Amino acid sequence: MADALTNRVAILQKTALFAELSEQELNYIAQRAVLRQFEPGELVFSEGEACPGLWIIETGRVRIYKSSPSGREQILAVEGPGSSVAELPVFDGGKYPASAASVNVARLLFVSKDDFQSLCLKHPQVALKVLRIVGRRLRGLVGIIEELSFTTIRHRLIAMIVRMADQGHRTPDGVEVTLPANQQELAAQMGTVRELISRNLSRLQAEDLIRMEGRKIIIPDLPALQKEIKDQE
Amino acid sequence: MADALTNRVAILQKTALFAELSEQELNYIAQRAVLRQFEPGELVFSEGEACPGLWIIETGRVRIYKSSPSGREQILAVEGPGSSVAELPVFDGGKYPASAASVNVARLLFVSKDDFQSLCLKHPQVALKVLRIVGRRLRGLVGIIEELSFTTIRHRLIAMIVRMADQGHRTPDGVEVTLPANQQELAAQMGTVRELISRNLSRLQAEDLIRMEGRKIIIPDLPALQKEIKDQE
DNA sequence: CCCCACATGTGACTTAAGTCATCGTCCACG
DNA sequence: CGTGGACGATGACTTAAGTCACATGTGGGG
Repeated sequence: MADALTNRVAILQKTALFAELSEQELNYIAQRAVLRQFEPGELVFSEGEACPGLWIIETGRVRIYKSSPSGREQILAVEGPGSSVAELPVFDGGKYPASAASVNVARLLFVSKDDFQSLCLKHPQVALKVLRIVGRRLRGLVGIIEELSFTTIRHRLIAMIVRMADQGHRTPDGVEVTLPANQQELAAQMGTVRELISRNLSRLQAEDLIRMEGRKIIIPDLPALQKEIKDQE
Repeated sequence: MADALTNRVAILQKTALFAELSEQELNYIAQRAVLRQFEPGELVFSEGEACPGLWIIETGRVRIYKSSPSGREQILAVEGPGSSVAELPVFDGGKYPASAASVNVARLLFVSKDDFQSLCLKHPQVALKVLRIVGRRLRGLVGIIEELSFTTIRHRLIAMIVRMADQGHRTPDGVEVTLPANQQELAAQMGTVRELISRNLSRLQAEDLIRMEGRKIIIPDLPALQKEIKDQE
């Protein structure tokens, strides 16, 4: 049992939210936190449920999304290890505004609302930390709104590929990146349907802006691709 | 000068953010705050600018919006007296994610970033308050994303009318509401263009779901209108 | 009283987005 | 080894959204 506790402390130490706290304080939270494992695709919480607390991701990835009655999905964010999920609804006492599900096998630490709130009152710098994190989240949402209301799917798709190209690796033929998920998932991330992803990728390939091999994309001329998004803005 | 100060304290007392503070603390902020008046349509701040602090609205309304290079606008929120604007970018040190402009003549109180941050550290309950407010804002943004990616303009327009109907007043002919702005502005609020607002309103009228007299809308059968949005969801 | 700025209505058209159906490929598993 | 399921490509089509051009209306200042 003591092992589990020190383990949880170790996890907390690696998060943006709690990194600065003393060992004592980490212990305080760790004692009150619960570790739980989720299977791939398993629901962490559902839109509209009351929000009993927040989650910290130890391993795995969690997608936060809205789904429409007709079955479409719009992904709001995908969070990885060290991130927290649902920090916000904890404070305004409302329901979860969206659903969350694990992408792969994921281990999450649950911290109850009350414990977290009292922590924030005792350590104002934690509250400021939350605000910083929430700020980033808010920017993300504003970005999604901007894309949804001003741009085409082609545009969004190119933007995503260009973003990925930053971490892609160079080859003689050009920058090489790998799609992070299947087309269904990509469609959800940009608020559309699978077919349009397929079609737009085909079209980009026909225009020689990219070359595809399965989920690998080779970008022979990155500046040309970047120019595509500048042009129509 | 003393008058100006007590005046500013009175303003602060009426805001959600500072309402709970003692007179001393209000004085502290009031001394450091600056009151400024904006003309209708005047820019308060622009997307991409560094964020020196936050604004409190005393009178008037402020629209927060994104604009596209092609001239389209998407309104993220419209805030009124007692609300604060740009509480968030204050904390993460980033730029403003959107622009803000006054709708009518507006008087805003400016509080610098540093003053506000130190206030939050001294009074953790202010930080929690900010988190609550930001939570509401986040819900608003998620709602916009949901509408943009799942619904039609017709749907959004009906939803807005139904929302307004809550505060509309009953007449023998049905509930009566007044459009809060011109069609250009409404279009920006729902992320589209003026023509589509006009057309959709005409169509709703042709279907006898509403009756229009200038900017006044009479809803003969509110449940029928509500049914329209339930149906296609 | 006229004219202009502004808001609105609407027809005709183009384009993006989404739907439906079908087909091929790859691969894991019985 | 063959079969079913997941994934992807694609044609044909419908519909929503957006663009352009222009008509109409209305209210205030010269």
